[in-house]
Amino acid sequence: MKIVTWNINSIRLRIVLLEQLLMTHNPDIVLLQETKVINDLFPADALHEIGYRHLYYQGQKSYNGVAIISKLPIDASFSIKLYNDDKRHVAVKIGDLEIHNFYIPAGGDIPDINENPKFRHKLEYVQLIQEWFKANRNQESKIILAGDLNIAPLEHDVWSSKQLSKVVSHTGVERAALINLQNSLGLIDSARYFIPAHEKFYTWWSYRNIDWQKSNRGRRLDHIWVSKNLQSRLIAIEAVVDARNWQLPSDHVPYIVQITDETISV
DNA sequence: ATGGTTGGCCTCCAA
Repeated sequence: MKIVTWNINSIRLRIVLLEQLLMTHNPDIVLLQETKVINDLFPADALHEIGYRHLYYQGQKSYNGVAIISKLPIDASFSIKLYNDDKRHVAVKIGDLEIHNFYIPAGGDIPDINENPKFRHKLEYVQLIQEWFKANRNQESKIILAGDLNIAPLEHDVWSSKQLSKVVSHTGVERAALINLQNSLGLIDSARYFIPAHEKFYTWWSYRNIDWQKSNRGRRLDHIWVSKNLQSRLIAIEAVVDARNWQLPSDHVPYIVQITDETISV
């Protein structure tokens, strides 16, 4: 079973790229962020036509918006409201899995909660995620927590940890908050389960580079975490880096994790 | 140290 997360940065503008991703990689479940469209205008028909019949999405005008697109039946769905009314979370139950799709606030430019309310929002949002899981889920839950978490937690999740130490997405307080969230909920970082900590690994390259490939100033902002009881089911991961070269690309690339189906797990 | 680009929309905000 393949699960992919992708910050698509407007689903209406990039519906053809989404179809291309689905055709070429054939994921079972797709988690999208920044759909930037209200539910009434979500391109559900186009997805139905290519075999993704089970959809759950929460959108808003212009900003945010998250969606889950599935070939497999969705048994239940819900959205958690944290901090404000932004559409930043959807979750579904599919088979024995509970899959959470988050779009954590980017946090603005100034890494100071007193000067920058967006940075405060970001850090509080991470804290509220932690509190929700602590209150509502336990070690037996089979959880996948994924999405655009907007934080690159480890040294080699960015092109230069030193040069980005005061840049929002890689500040010490954000890195600590994200690592604490992951550890306190007992979740495995699928990417670093397969890729050693000393190897660079990115899922995002800014639009503000003339040649993203040449400068290669990437960050790993997109994550798929799985609960410990799913660790033995991890098969492989992949960042679809060539998506950054597609026509009219998102600044994020799709990140895929492959796990065994429950029926063939040991 | 600075500025660079993109998407959605109401002339600028968020990323």
